Amino acid sequence: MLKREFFERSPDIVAPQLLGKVIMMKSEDGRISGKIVETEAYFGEDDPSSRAYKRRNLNFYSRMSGTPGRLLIYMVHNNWLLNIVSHERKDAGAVLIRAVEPLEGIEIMRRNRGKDDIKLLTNGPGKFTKSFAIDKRFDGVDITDKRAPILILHKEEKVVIVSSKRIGVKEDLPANYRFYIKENSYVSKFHLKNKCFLQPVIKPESNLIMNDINNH
DNA sequence: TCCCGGATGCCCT
DNA sequence: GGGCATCCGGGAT
Repeated sequence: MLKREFFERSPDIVAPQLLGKVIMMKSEDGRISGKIVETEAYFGEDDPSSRAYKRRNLNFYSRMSGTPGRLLIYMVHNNWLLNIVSHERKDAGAVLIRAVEPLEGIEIMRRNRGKDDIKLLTNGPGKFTKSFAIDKRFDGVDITDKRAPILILHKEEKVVIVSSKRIGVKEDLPANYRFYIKENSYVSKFHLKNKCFLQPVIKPESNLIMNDINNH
């Protein structure tokens, strides 16, 4: 699992660092997990696409400026979106998990989603939460606490990362804040529409990783 | 009450 | 790959 310090960095640093790691959920039905293949970074009061923009939405601003490593879950178009609060202890920020590649509990995901095609289980931010049965109940969960029902596990795997503009954002910042694993077939379909550029391979930072007590 | 949305699904090319 | 109806929670009024 990841230490709090991992999330005490700017969301545009955290977002690509999460790629290749495994999000794991302990549910009543069994264990569900997937490799994170697509993320987006959102900032606080200076990011026009953020719900914390100009602190207009004080509820969101306070949640996004709260303890890094907590989940921030909210609904858009009847889909629950899962974010992890990430910032350098100033302003606010969060990383949205947009897509994962199914690993464990694929039958549970199929049941939760009501779809059979494995490619369509988790290739979008709302599809992923539906497959994992993640909703508002998990808002505020601290995923740096080993007892949490949702954890992110380290995986020793190098990935080639590509970035693009964020999806569905009307007024975006000049830089790219969407990150995904190159040529991964579980990345959401929007990748075709967006300009991309290659980034160097990112090596996992072993000093930020704690041993997982569940031996994973 | 009203209204919107960081998306999805389905239908069409 | 594009267009459009649609899902409903929660902030705004």
